[in-house]
Amino acid sequence: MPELPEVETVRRGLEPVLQGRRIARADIRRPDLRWPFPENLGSRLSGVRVLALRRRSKYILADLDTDETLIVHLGMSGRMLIDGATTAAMYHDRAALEPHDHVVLDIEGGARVRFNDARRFGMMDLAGTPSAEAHRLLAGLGPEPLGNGFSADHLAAALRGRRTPIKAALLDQRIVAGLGNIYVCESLWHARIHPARSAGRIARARVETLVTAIRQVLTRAIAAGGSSLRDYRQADGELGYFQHDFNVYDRENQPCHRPGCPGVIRRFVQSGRSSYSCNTCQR
DNA sequence: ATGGGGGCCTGCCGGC
DNA sequence: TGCCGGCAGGCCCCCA
Repeated sequence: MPELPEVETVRRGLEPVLQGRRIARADIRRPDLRWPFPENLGSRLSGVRVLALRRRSKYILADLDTDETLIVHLGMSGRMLIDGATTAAMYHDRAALEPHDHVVLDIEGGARVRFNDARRFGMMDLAGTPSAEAHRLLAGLGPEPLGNGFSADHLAAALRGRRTPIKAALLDQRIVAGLGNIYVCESLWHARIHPARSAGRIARARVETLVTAIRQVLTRAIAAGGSSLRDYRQADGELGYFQHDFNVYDRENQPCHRPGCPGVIRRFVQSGRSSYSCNTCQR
């Protein structure tokens, strides 16, 4: 479910709860999510201090004082729920466990973090901290779209000669890491590029526009998520879910938002997934 | 090598 | 009201 902005929002929301704090007890309530949990996950997390929370693409990385890093992916439906006091302002009552609460972390000082994932497409694994980014799931990832490694030069080189639709190329995490269906659709609309256009047939100037669009779309979404964190207690402690303001996603048959464009947003299927675009202003 | 499709799960929503 | 099909923001893996 969550793409890079949602994962970053979750990371920021977890930071005040976890960073520098000790996990008093970890309750692992089933043997697996998408894959089996690592051996003895509960005991390897219990009594352990969290040194830092990082993000790589859609993965959250929690560096532990055991020289291990907890790698978490939220999959499609994964959520982090926070209960209990960390600061007075963040206090609300500790909720009872709910269905699909698969991992429960009781934090020293009284907070509780629950990993809830109905569809169980999420994952958790442990890796040695120095080699965490060499984990098989992270090793092949392309550059962070908001980092220096993502540039028009990089994207143009990655797209060169590719006949696949640009939509599929941007979903390919080896080309750029962290985009999902929504933000790809939104970025292509901003750049006025049609999702079905062949990746290798986008002029250099338009690739530059696309890079800028991707950065802006993600940056704005993170800002929107950040603003939702300030009052997340109203959202029952659920992190990373906020009101989005999409221009094309889930707007089938609604008018294009581009000023002066008479077009209507259409939905069509590409490699089994919904694409949304304005066929008037996106080419 | 590259691209497309299946599969993993559960929940929800719209239509009949 | 109830049932059923379709759909969901991810990603690995297999096959052509």
